Amino acid sequence: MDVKNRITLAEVAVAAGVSKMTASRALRGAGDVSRSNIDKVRQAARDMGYVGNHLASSLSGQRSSLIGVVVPSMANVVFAEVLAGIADGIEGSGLQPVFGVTDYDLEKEYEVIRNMLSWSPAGLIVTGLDQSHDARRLLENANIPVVQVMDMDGVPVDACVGFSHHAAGAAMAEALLALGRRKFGYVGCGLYADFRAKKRLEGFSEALTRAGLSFVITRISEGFSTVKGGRELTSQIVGANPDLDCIYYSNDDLAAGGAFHCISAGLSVPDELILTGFNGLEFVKSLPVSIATSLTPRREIGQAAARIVLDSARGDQAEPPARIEFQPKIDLGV
Amino acid sequence: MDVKNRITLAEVAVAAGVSKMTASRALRGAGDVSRSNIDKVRQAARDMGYVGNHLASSLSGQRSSLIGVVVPSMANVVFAEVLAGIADGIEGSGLQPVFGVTDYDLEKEYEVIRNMLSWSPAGLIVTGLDQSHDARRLLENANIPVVQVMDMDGVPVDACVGFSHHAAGAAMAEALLALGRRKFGYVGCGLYADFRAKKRLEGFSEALTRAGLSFVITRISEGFSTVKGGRELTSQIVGANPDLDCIYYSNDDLAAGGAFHCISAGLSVPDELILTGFNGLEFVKSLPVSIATSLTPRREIGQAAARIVLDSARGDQAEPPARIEFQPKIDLGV
DNA sequence: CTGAAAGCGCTAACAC
DNA sequence: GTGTTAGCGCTTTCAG
Repeated sequence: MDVKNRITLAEVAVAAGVSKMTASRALRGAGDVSRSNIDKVRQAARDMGYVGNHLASSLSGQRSSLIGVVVPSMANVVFAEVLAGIADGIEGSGLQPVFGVTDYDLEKEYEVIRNMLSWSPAGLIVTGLDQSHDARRLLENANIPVVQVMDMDGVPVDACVGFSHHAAGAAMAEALLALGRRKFGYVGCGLYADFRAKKRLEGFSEALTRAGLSFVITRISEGFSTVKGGRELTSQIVGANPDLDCIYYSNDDLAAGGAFHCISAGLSVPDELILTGFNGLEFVKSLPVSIATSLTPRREIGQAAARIVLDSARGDQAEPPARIEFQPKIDLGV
Repeated sequence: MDVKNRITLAEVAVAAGVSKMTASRALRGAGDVSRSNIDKVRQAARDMGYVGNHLASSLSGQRSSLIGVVVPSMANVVFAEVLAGIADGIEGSGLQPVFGVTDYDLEKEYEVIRNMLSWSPAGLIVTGLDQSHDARRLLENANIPVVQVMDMDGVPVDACVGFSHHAAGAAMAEALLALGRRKFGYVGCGLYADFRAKKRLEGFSEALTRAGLSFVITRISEGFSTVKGGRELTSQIVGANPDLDCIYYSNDDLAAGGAFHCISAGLSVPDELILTGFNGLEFVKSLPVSIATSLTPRREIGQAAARIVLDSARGDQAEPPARIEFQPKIDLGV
């Protein structure tokens, strides 16, 4: 069953005593084929272990059943969960997801998108709204459904599924202000490339400004977001600013690191110090101290995006681009 | 730049004033083409925004530059990291990863593999050694490099990259016995489908037997492995068996849940009770109490697997199947 | 070094 | 209902 010398449709057709076309139709359930021929063909295919060749059918049919997915990182559960949602969403549709990782690099992102396009995918799901100019042009001209996910702050190329990071940051700030917190610290990382974390920070920061406040200290590390990094940075800023009463982290991993520091250092969380992450990862609810977070529906976003691709692949007429906005739920952890 | 009416090689060739063939060779850097023609073609391609059609080239060239990856779950960082490693490993090779999720379901796995095969991928990377009989036959007859990853306990179809879960379980048991622990509990989940967790448990259990011991209690939950589940199960078994001095968990997530329970319950870890996970996820080193774990090189395994596929795609002669065994490092967390 | 012919395996479009 | 004829866009031959 090599790429070469593997069973082809023609062979199945011969075995079933029909033409290639009838075999093709029988196998796909397309057009009208007599009951008896359908059975004969299917039986022959099964007996011979026929596998079919998506390459050929896609090329011939002018559309492939590949769906391209572009994410910044695979090592981050958040995007893995989006992929999981996409896998859910296309289940049973016959679509296959191809993925590309950009490492938060706009050049790489361009290349990845270009590469995906060369497979004539049925659709593309891309993380975020902030691509390079060239990449965006690629998407605009692709003439296939493009769904940008995980962000709503900006202008999508086509469809869009996600939530506003800016609003999420602001909402969290307001919730914390309402709890009476006044001395805020910020711990983040890699903002140079993570546009969404940057938007959250801006939203949060602006809300503070509106309340006549600002961050007492902000500490942004290079490199990836890790629990370890969160722990270290927290130790540093708490050491330097013992009067902080709230820390906003760019995500839950960092915040968990903060929680671990506080537990070890004997700081009372959330009484003295509220720790605030982002995403609502699974482990958050089980931490020994409660931290605040914004619950984001990663899996649902993946599912919705996949469904949009499926729908527009079916429907021939161009509907207005879908726009599905989720509302992250604030969980103060109390 | 639709699937239809998008620039084709023929058009680029015309624009460059050469034949399709010369254009093809120039673009791929294959065969000998004059310097001037190379430049002309490349320039034309760039100007026209030529993207190429992998479907056509793969079909024609009898080999695609797709690489299939089959994982049990995307929601588990472990497999996401394997994917990340694969993405690393194929970087710059022009290969594109297609993934399929099996949800630990053998039927689904069969379907996913079948589906992948229909893309004539350059190779297949499959999680684990324990496929269904039919799936295994599919792999054996595929005549492409097949790399099974994350397990070495069993007979691979072809190449194999991973480590022995059985040995890892046994090694951990011995290390814990050497620390003087005698009353062991086990907390796991979903063993019905997670062959690798089962192998670890067996290895651990046999080592206990050799020492004349056995688990005081084992508690296996249905469903997925979560921090929350680990916390609850730990609470239960510690409540029922206050004299336990060590708990073996099927992975770090559950163990972290156990750690959180102990912190909240005021149990001294690791003095009174050693908690032992598996994988060495990033957060483990930052927990407020130290837990033991086995460090597994997920990313490296993905990279190695990708490289094997790349190598056998290049080399025409069939080398003996690669077999790369890693040795999980025990980290007692002290 | 370059090009023309002949497919890769399948399906759309049209016959019958 | 079924078969025939043409390709899909590229690369592999093989001839210059």
